[in-house]
Amino acid sequence: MTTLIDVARKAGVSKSTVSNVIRGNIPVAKETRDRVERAIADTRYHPNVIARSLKARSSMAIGIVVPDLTNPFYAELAAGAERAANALGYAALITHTDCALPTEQEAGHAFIQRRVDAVIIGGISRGSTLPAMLLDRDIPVVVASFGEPEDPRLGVIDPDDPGAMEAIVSHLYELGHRRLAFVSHHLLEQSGERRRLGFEAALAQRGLRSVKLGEGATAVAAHNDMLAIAIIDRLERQGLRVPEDISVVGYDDIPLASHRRMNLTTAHSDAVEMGRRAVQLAVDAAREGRHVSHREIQASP
Amino acid sequence: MTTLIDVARKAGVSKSTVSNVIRGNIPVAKETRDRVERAIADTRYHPNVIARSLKARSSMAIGIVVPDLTNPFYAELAAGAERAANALGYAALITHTDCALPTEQEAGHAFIQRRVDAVIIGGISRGSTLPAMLLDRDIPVVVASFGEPEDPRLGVIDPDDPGAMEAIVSHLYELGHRRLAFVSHHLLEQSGERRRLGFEAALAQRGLRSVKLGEGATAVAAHNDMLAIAIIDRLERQGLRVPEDISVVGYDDIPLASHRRMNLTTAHSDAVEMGRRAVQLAVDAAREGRHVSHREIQASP
DNA sequence: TAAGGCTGTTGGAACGTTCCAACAAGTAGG
DNA sequence: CCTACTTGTTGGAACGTTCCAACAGCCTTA
Repeated sequence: MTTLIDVARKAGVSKSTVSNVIRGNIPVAKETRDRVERAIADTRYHPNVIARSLKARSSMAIGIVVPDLTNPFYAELAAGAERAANALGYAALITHTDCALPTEQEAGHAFIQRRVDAVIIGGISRGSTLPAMLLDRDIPVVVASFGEPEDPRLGVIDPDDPGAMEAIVSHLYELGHRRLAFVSHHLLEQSGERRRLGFEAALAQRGLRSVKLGEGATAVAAHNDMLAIAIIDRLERQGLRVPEDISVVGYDDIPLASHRRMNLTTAHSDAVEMGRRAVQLAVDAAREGRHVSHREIQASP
Repeated sequence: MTTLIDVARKAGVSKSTVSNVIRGNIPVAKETRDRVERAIADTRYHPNVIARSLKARSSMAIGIVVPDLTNPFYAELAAGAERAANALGYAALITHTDCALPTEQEAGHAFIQRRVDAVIIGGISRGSTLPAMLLDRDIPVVVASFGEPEDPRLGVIDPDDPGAMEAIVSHLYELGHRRLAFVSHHLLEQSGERRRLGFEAALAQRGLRSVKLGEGATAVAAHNDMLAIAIIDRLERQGLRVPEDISVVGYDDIPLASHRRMNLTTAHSDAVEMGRRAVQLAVDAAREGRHVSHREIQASP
């Protein structure tokens, strides 16, 4: 692979001059510049980002952690974040963890060793040490869907869970449902509890309390769309009709929710936009050498 | 961030000794080793992979390109590849391209500049220059689902498209269908054509020819499951009943295909395993400093 | 003409590792 | 006692950049 020095030799100038041409912030005589540019094209030179990173002490990479890439919500979040990162010149190191603590820690170590400039967390297990280990090394972190951050250094992009849950409960209530259940993810994500709390608060406002799925619930609110879809499958296999016998509503508004065969009632949250926004906050913080320390609610209309 | 030299100073040894302790291939006296290890723990030292990469001329990173992260097939492929890469100590730089040529080229440039050790391509646009630009720089490339490679340096992991298409046509034929259509992705992927050819070959064997969707087809084979699901949605919105009026079959066997509301007939292909296997081939080649030059068929049982 | 100001260009140090050649200190064999 | 060998340890060069201080010309201007 050709280096800056190869180009310099070919163009008959010093390596500094080639560097100046490439970076463009120090003026170079037109004639010299042309010669260097020709040499760059001839040798198909591409700057070595690794060497640049070492010198600049910035990897120009950000880490992205999601529990599960095959869940459309997280896939969209990752896609939005990845696209935004690339647009800003950052590479995206994407990892999925299945919400397993050891995997989360390995991901954290990998990020630290690779000196990523920032990390976006789409979801982690309850009690994960991942945010702390990154923050303690002064790596800015933004989490999506996390609730009140226990660490003020954390950046947070939250969907409006209480508002969404209120809307969902209101919708079901008006359809006449009085026995409502909430089902969360079996992997204990941090965000599960928050949605449940919003759900129960909305019920309480109507003088109701949540029931278990098996205890004659006439409607189920699921933690997210994928879970709702899985619940529909299970209920129907048990011989129940959805929504005639029991209603199921989701959360996330993944594209599949509007499919005619699913026709799932759901609360909207724009995962792509959340990913994009998370990267923007994280990169801004990284450039200014500070933590994000900022919380933002994504409205769910 | 602490460096090797900080650790050395703290432990009262030279940087070489610390390096020897970390790498473990040069013997270090037990007592010295303990002292160094304590210093490493005390300073929370994590080796700088960027510096290591520069010296070793290996980024320990692989690039992964897929058209669309929100398509479960590609999400699984990427997830399988990412998991395998991490297990081998490689970071995964994941990019989605929407099969847009400029995006593909940008991804290629990013990979070259970051000196990735290998690239896995899940799908690219027809006539893409991406494989060539990587191969010409001696970066090993494995493509999934590509057909006969026009470049012998390419590694290929193919699902058994002809076999799968034969099975699909056979299934539909036995159900009595005689007017069959094939619908491919609107983004012209390389693999689209191959599935269509397999489909038409299987038809020809039965003395049939493919018809268009609008020309009274009684069954449609889609290029993949997500497309099949979208087609079902469209047909049903047009007032047709699936499968009573028209049958739709998919390809990929994504988890959703077995959902009771979809109950999609599909040909199985194990995307996770394809991703895993692709990484294994690519990393082997990278370590031996050669191209993959190997084609492998993933049976679809 | 000497001093000063521009405009381009350059060598060298630094970033944080790895690895080789060299060396120090001790042990064993003659 | 000298040589040879073993075991640990070490300084320094290299990887490919960036960036600073220095410098070489050349043009003004007093």
